Amino acid sequence: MDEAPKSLILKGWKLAFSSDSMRGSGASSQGDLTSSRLEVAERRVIRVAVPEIGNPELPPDDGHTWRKYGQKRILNSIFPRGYYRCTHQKSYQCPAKKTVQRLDVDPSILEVTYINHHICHLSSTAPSLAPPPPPHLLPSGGVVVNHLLTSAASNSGKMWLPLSTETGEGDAEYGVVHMADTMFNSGGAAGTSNSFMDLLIFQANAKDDSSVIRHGINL
DNA sequence: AGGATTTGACCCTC
DNA sequence: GAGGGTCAAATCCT
Repeated sequence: MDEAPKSLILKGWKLAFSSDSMRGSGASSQGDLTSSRLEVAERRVIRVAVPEIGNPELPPDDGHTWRKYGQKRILNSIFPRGYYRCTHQKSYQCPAKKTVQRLDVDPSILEVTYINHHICHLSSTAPSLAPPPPPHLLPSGGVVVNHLLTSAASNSGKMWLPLSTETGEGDAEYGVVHMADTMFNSGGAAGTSNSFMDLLIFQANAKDDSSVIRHGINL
């Protein structure tokens, strides 16, 4: 980690990628998930600032639909970890999973761990399509996108939606982590080697923005 | 009625 | 034995 994490700045969110496993969270001792259940799990960690609006426990929309299959309290962690798998796991054998957990050291941040890639959107019959991110969203040192995300308050609609579409641009349809996930799934097509990327997503409109940024650097 | 979520139990690895 | 991950029945919601 001899270089600062690549970062994106979306209006309302900052992103930084990480390929590290289980850093900064309570999970550590058995965190490398090499169990037979997870097989050759490829893991990527994303940290997301919890929304000020809506349910802070809800993970951001990443362009895919997830089904929660478990939740568990983790040792040394105040907050439980939620376990999600792709809705299309059955239909398309999609191996993608993710876990969502709030950091006990900073409850304002959710740590989302993606496990395996989606294959459902690779299928021509798959209903969930993940289009590539717009070129100007690529991590070229920091970009600004004109939209915010907020969590739908609906009990069932656990999806983060663009809040501000003031420009009416097409990319307002992109969820922040949707973009991140797309970049992950594109295998570094984002223009940067995905080996040492760090993704942090922070809510830039938080009043304590500077401290949020500091978190992004230090974590 | 069908699908998603919740939650406790079970399984596996260390 | 401890801890994390998954299963599956019950429940809730649309």
